[in-house]
Amino acid sequence: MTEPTHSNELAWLQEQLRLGMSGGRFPAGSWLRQDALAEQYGVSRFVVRGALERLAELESIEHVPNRGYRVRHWSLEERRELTEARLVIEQAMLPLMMARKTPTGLAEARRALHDFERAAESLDGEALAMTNHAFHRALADLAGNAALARQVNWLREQGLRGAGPGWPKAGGVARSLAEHREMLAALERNDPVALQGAIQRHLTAWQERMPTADSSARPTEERASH
Amino acid sequence: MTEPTHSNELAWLQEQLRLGMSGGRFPAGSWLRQDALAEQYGVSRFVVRGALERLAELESIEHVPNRGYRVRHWSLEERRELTEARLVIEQAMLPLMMARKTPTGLAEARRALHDFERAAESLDGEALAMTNHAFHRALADLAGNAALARQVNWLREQGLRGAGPGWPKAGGVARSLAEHREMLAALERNDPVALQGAIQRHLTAWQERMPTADSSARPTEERASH
DNA sequence: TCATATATAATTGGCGCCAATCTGCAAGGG
DNA sequence: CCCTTGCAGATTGGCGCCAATTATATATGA
Repeated sequence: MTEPTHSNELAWLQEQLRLGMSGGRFPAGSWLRQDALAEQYGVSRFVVRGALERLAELESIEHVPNRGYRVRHWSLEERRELTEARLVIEQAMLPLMMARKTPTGLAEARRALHDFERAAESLDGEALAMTNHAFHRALADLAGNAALARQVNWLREQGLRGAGPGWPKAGGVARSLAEHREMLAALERNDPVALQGAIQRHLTAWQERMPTADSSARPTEERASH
Repeated sequence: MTEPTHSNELAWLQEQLRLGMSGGRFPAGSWLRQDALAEQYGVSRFVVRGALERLAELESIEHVPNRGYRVRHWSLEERRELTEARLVIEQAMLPLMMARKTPTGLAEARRALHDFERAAESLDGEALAMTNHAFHRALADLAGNAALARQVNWLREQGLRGAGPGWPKAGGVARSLAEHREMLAALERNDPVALQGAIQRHLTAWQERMPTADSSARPTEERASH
């Protein structure tokens, strides 16, 4: 499982777990057992505990006192709030993006878009999650404010994680790809209105097939299994 | 030093350290030695490490591999970014606050304001920091979005921590108090414009006596001491 | 057959220990 | 007198161990 090799094992493992959760390897509600992770990733249980502690601080996972750590489950209401928060912040930082965007920054975004296109063909959950985040991160960086970028990045990661078992939701990827192209094009031709619309549609896409039925959520419910 | 008594020692210690940093007991750049903290707060070094790890994830402190953890130092540029981020987000969530504010929520804010008034007389750094944060937290809760509140709370805590050695900056407290009253009043009489102005002034107050000279920053510079 | 009580296994929680690393100081050489 | 080198003290890093707690399986009785 790709040995650590990095100097900082803790940060490396944390990133692996993050990817694993985004990619569907660790579904919401599943327990993260320390021994298993230690052996699986070739690190000591001490390192595992540190990484879990840090992820718990970010509320990606929750800590149940004598049970362990498990991937946090986001309710419908919480996901609505995350989406709303992203909408509020991203719309508000839109003027900053328009005013401060640089050629090199746009080039980064284009490159990230290409990476996402390539990952879209493979339909690999982790690759999709990673390149998708990279694209949005590149976009957020255009506003030239690291603090703002950090906030919006966190919101996106939490929100997407709760969006379902994994990415490859049929035509969802194709749609996302189209919207990404739309956003980048709007940025390049200096069209704030189009960008605003594209962001709005991109963020609220998941809600369309929601209120009708909860068909997208798989029936697994490992809580209260007694 | 007020024994733990809580069931979760780690969370308790983390809050203590947070308060200590906000209140000036642990200035920016100072090292947080593990066994010193363990003895001082009556917990094991294991708990201390966990708390430090979590604070490091929040970027309140930084971890230097074989040196330890130290209170993070915020540069002028980073503080500018934090302030800008707060401005962007708080202005953007202003409509939400106006639309969703409830009588009970406003009552909470009033109560928090009273607590801050009381702390303002004592000039105790930690009490000031705590009640100030409580007031702003109550305000942020009026928007009815926990995710947004979380983001803005984090930005405020980081920004204030870098604002200087401590709170009691002469008339700064009196001015803050007046601005708090102004914000609450604007909210109660449904005046978005006044609220926007009050927030703007409140957040940018520290910059006024900045560009002239760096007199507010004490001359301590423990970095690059070789 | 079902509910309850008991024993067993699995997992986490916490702590002490020792090695690795860094800092500061002192001794030696130019 | 100053720079370099080596040494001692202090601090962190990592790990194994064992107790505490919980879940699972088994046995017992109505």
